Amino acid sequence: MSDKFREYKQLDLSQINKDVLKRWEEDDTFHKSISTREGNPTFVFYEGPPSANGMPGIHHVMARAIKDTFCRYKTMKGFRVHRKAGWDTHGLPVELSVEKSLGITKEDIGSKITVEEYNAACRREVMKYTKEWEELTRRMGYWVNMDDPYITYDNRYIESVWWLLKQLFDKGLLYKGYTIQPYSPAAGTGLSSHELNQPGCYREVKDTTAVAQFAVVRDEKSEFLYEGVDSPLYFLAWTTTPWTLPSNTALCVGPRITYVKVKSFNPYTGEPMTVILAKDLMSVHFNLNNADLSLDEYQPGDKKIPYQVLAEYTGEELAGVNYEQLINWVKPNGDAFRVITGDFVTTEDGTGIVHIAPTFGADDDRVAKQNGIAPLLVTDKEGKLQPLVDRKGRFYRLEDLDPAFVASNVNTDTYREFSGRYVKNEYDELLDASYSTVDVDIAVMLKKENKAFKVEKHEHSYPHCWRTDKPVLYYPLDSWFIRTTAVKDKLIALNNTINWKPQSTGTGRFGNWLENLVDWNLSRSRFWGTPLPIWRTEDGSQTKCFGSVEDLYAEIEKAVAAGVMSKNPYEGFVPGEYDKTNYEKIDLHRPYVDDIVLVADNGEKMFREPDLIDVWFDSGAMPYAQNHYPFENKERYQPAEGRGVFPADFIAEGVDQTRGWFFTLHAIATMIDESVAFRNIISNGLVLDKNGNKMSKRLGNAVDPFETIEQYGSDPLRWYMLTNSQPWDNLKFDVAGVDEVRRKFFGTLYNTYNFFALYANIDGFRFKEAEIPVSERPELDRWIISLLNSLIKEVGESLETYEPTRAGRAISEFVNENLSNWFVRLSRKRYWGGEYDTDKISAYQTLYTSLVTVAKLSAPLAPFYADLLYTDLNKLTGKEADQSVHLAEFPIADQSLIDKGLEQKMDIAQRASSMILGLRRKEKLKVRQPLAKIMVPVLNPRFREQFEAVENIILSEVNVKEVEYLTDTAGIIKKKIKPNFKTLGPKYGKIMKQIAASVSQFSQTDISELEKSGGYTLNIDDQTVALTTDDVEITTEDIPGWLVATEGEMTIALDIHVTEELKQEGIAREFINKIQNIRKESNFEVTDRVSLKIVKHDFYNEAVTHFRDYISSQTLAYDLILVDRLEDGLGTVVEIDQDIEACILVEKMG
RNA sequence: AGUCCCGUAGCUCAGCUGGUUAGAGCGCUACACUGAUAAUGUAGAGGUCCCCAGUUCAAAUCUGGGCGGGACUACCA
Repeated sequence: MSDKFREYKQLDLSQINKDVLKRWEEDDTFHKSISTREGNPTFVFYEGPPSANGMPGIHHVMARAIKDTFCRYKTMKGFRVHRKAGWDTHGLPVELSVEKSLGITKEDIGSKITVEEYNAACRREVMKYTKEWEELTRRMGYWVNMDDPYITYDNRYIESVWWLLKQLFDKGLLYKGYTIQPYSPAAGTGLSSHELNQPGCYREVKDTTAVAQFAVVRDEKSEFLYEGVDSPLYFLAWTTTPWTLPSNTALCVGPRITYVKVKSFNPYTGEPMTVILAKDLMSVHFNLNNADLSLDEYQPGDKKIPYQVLAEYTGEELAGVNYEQLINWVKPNGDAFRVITGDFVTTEDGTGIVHIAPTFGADDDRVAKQNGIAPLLVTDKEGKLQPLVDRKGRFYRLEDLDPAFVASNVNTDTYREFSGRYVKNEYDELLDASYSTVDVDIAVMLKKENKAFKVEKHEHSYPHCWRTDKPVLYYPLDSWFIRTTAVKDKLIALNNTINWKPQSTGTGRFGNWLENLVDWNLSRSRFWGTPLPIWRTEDGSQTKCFGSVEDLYAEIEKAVAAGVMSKNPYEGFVPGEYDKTNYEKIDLHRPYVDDIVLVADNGEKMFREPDLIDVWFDSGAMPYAQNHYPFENKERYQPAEGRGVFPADFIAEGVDQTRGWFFTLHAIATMIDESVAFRNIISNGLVLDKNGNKMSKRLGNAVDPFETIEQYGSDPLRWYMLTNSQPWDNLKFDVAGVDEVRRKFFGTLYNTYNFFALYANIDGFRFKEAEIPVSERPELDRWIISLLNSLIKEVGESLETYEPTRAGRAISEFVNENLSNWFVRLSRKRYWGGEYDTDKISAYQTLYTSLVTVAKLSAPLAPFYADLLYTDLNKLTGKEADQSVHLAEFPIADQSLIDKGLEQKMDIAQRASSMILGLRRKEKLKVRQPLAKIMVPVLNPRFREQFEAVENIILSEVNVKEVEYLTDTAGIIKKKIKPNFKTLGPKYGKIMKQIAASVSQFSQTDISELEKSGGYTLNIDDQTVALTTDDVEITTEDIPGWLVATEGEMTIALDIHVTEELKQEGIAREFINKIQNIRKESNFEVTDRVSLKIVKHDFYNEAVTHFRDYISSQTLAYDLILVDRLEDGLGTVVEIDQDIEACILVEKMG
């Protein structure tokens, strides 16, 4: 082993990435970071499973950088961190990519290819990019346990999911209902939204539309509407599908929309009437030119129809009013014919009042359910509830309905005429386009009954079935649901206990989603996914749900015994044995489960409900299913406090998961355990390209994470992502930013380390000396140690509250501004030359401690370089017990070392120095030229005290000999006064402006009077204003006759007169500088000793002679001679002053 | 369409509970420094704090309404 700190020629973070990775793998550091925490409290992290059927992108680095940062931090805080990797393997994207690669469509499944072959293809497809994912995980330094990842298609995983479904089933939370889905009566099948988005599906068609009149029921709820009304009162609602009007059960208004009540006449019958519609749509339904016509002079049949606006109402006010059923064919069971409110209502077209037929519109269905409005259903011969239109697209034939239902609910007189008619003529092969449609006939009927306000043809776009070319209906189709609405309050209450980052996603996006919760539609009519473990008899009277393979197995055996099945397809499986091999003997996917026919208690056959479940249930089940709970690992769910794996302490994913994984985790945990699934959550924003556009492969603006890591290493990438903007804001990703981080932060940190290594190696510093008590160290050391402890505190608090951006920025500022730019710069002389004394040792110890602490603080964010820095430092000193920074303990701030007063003083020093350097540059006075003095006005003793404490630092930094403090008494200070708005504002309010004006008029005498007496009285608008010294800020801005700089409250003047003595010293320093440069250009070692020969010149002879010892000591010269001339070709010519050149020969000793 | 996020210098972002010269880094221009050197410092130019209204003595900050960008969820009379 080398006995020196490693010195680097250049910083190659990409290579460091590789070297450190190799070391981690050789040392098995990741597993050690867990095993060394054995027995400690756990910190549970849930990995949202990615789908490996796509390549990972740069945004995955973002989410994973966040995850990794907190898992590493918690490890350093001593927790045993659980983080099991997983794969999401089911779902539509997988199916689509299989269909693409096999060149088939959904229709071909079961004909061209068997379900079995198809699912086998899915199984292969889904793990296609596993290698790439693992490689990214490795190279970006994401530590997650990949030894035994959970895989959602695994039979054991599915079994846990089944178990969860069974719990819900037993609690009555799983039920069969319907959702409104696009349905093609011609094809007899539902269409997915994907199918509906095929090109050409939406076509412009001309349909008969109607504005119908819904008569208000006059009762106490509607009485307020009747003020000034002397004719029948109606709500107007428009529809493009009059065939849905018989199924109307509600009217929907926008709560904030303004509605008007208008007195007029029905254009078809001429009957007087009063109607309600949205104010914004008045002009569509009434000719504004007719506004002045007299209502009294109207005769039925007149072309011009007069009208009169009687009143205005908001939608909110109309809610709750009842109306009469428009078409009385069928009576609904339940609450109906009421005005409700919905946010989706607009005033773009129609009347601003939406006709609601819950059985034929998705919005309708949802808003009806939320308001407790019943759908209009009929009972068929089998006793099943059905919409008024059957699956062929016809109004139900009377003979197909349950006679008892017909007797009680159906008005056969009016319905008979329409019974059995297709709602779209296209569905009836026998009809041509000329035949009148149901829409027209209903419209005509309404006109006759004085219920139609307007009937007209209207062109709009309407979806069509891609296979039959015929129009699609929105139609209720069977679906299994989870009754999440039943636990809504619990979901909300538990959500309020979760720490969301940012909070707004939790209260806003997620909170609002919970407030408007509808039941979770679990069904998917697909092939590759977790099958519903539910078997039913054909009539639906008997249902069985299975929560384990064991139960299903037993039931199969029963069926075999009953002769329903010939043999058990899961033969060979041993119920109750949970090892992998046993579970590999079976397959719980389709088509295998579909072949299982069971026998009900009454002897009837039971068939599996053909649906799969929503893949989001798969991933939301991972807290349980990742460990095959409750079949295995049961004890880890009922552990001593803080030792289990549920719930998670922390999760992090993109904000797009709010209604996805975040919800399903939360919902399942709430329903199963009445617990949150996660306690803290970061939902990060998107990664956009540098122009703020979404990244996509198609546009070619996607950034390849592998290339970026290869070029820069993952540390700068991670650091950039975490610190450039808050993770929950969108990140405009620009590689130039990554490069900047590399240069600014890692470059500076690396330089600081290299500086340390260079001198520590020269002086043989190994941190073998006893640590010098901080109180005995020089002020500069105590200052950086104070800041360091403040930093530890801030970084610790930031990470504790899940604020990685704050943490990273604080570290970066400390390293750049304080450690490198101030501490090291001012300390350079202490390391360079001189004795190996206490001051020097203190300088080394302080810098060493700062660096090793920075390594620990940065380790969660920048795991590679931090570990290299840590090990490089520790290798020689052995000060740290752990072989990797990731095994080390996170630093704890020592409050007693934080000295705010000292931090303030140093802040004065920094500001003063930069002001003086600014003045020098204005006067073109090189820093090498010493100057005599600065003058500082002091207005209070405290400031003087602070300034004096750092006086020497300032003087040496700016190369000035002394400070002169100017007090008031000298009479040469000019003061400025400014009111303190913060104290005066609340006291005097309105006259504040006038106070400010008077104060700014103060003369020097006024100011000193105020200062002397501590108060001053003003009279403004007869009001007495008593100013105290706290109410004003007094500063100086000018010292007449001097070169002055002012910043905030500090003013400094610089004496720019250069005496002969100062001039000579300046020349000496100029020589030192030039000689050092020559040494460096000659590639001498820092420690080489030299001899110097300088060719005489009258300009500097005296200065060189006078400062010979000084020059020699600084340049390590044992000899300095002024010579008349040097041999030709020897020596270097440098410029010492304007037009003054010197020839210098620097020779290395023997 | 709804919900949520964002809008401050050419670019990326700070600016907490309102307080009077709105900051930093990058970039640009000029200059300086120099045994940390593919580093560093100083200065300069660069702002209708998206717009409008309100509250207030005082608004980048609080309220309301727009506009623009983005995400999710919906697809509708």
